[in-house]
Amino acid sequence: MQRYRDEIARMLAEKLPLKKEQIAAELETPPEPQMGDLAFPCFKLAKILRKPPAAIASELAGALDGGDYFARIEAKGPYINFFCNRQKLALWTVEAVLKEKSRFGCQDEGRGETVVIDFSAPNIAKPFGVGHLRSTVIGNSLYRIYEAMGYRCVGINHLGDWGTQFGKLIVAYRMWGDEKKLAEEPVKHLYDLYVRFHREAEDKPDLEEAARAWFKKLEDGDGEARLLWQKFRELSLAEFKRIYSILGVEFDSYQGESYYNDMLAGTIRQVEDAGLAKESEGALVVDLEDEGMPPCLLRKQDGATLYATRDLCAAIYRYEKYKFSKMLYVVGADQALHFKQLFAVLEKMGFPWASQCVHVPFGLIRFKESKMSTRRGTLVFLEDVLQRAIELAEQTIREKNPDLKDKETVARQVGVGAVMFGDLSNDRIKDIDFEWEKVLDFSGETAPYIQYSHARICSILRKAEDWNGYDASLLTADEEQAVISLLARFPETVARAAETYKPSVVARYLLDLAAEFNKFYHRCPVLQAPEEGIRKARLALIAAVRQVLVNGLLLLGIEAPEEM
RNA sequence: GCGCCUGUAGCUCAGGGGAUAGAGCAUCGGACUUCUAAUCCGAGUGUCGCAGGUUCGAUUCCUGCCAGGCGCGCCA
Repeated sequence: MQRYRDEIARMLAEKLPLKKEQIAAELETPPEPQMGDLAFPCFKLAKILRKPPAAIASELAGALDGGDYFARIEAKGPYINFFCNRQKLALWTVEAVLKEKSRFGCQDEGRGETVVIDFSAPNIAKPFGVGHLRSTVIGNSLYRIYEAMGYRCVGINHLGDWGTQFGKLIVAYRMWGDEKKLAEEPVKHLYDLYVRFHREAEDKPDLEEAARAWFKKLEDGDGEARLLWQKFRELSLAEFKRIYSILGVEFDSYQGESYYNDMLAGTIRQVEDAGLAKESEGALVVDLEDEGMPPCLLRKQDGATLYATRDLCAAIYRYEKYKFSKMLYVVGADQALHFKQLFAVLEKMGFPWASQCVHVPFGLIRFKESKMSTRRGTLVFLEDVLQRAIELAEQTIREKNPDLKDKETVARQVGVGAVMFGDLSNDRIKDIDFEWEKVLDFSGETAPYIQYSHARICSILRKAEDWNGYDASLLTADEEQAVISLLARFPETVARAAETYKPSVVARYLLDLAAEFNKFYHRCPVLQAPEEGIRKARLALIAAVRQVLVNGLLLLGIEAPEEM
């Protein structure tokens, strides 16, 4: 649809004292298809031209020649409505999709540039809960969306493999740990220890003290601390990788917090050299009062470092290594202040790239009773959620398509897709209330709905004979045009998702496309089309829909089975 | 107390400053000898939290208030 916008901008720019960009920015989509494909509102011109908007609209509409692009250009009240030439729109769109295939929707905006995406970052020694799913699937999707925009992407899993929680774990493990349990179910056992630590620490405050001391020992390279830490880390990471493979998520780097240990002293020195460090109550801080923020703590009284120190160090290291033009932190909205502080410190240190760092926040997952808490042990395990979704998908397949081969694979694709889509389909900033019945609902606005539409198309295409020599310009019926118009809008949808860092833009688009396809499917026979030309053209159309559904799902990290 | 975010149908949510505010779920009623009924068609509800402001025009932008969530030095 972009070429149509450009064409309108070109035509109007000749008649108006406006730049093409200004005109293009004003263009909108009419609320009803009968009102055309694109519209230009004339309200603002009224002031410039000192004439009523409706008069301007009808004058301009009469003076414009639609050429190949537009069949009609009509004024309706204060709007100029543009009706695309249906034959040409169908022809250009369907051909573009079928020619570009998996590249349709891709753009070259980011050629030669790198985007670093920091996402997932689970804490070692804590189970992978549904809370971590959000960062993982949103980050994974942004990775794919930015790749489609032509950027080179670097996905970094900034593992929470350092910090005071290891002091707690070491204390707990030394008191109540069990080597056999650790070997059998490492994350489960570590989780139990973590929960028990917090329960007991409620009336034994010296436990917290011991934990801080053990973390300090760890930072100072104590042998026993180091050995336990390494064991916890390895075992946990192995489990995380298993979950990532179920989700189909990959990273270019697993350099977590611990990776920066040896560089932290240097980072602190850099901050000191910049004249930003300040002693406060025994700790080292960067004062941010002039920014209206609380100070950023870089070193505790006992000399141990903090999260902010390691994030600061990591940011500098990553810029040196990747020379990114953008770095995205896909981290919960509850850490917004932390990132504002981090970016402010980078700015004060004089790094010009500080403004290229972006916190991409998302809302929390909540439960009816309270916020999910690792410490209290009220975590819902992601693996349980995935498992139940897969089981339900398998059961549904047995009911609806008992002859399907490789049911396990399809059940996994559908079940996992449903869970991922649930996290991606709404604006990421909103909190999500976790409800089993919603997660396990495969009807309506869900991934299975989109996947099902895709599978239906595949089914028709399998039964179709050769449709070479199709003529897409025959696709002028309302139902066909509604689908085509959406196909034409896919590239700009991807661009908008990238701009706003919102995979939900793509997810919503796919729901619209699937819905429009289903309407078409129920009203227009493909294989039994009234004549051969129409049949071939409709086959080409649904092949194009199939392609865009696959491309879009891929941007969300969701697979599209050919049968289900 | 201060800061950030959210507030749209019974529920969950879409809505790129514009033309009569839309989906899904749930409820009720239809459509499978016809390309997979995980689908489609039909039926109904809205002080777009409240009050001002900017604008030709505000659900959308600004301010204040109310409600909920989150955050505010040695956790991450």
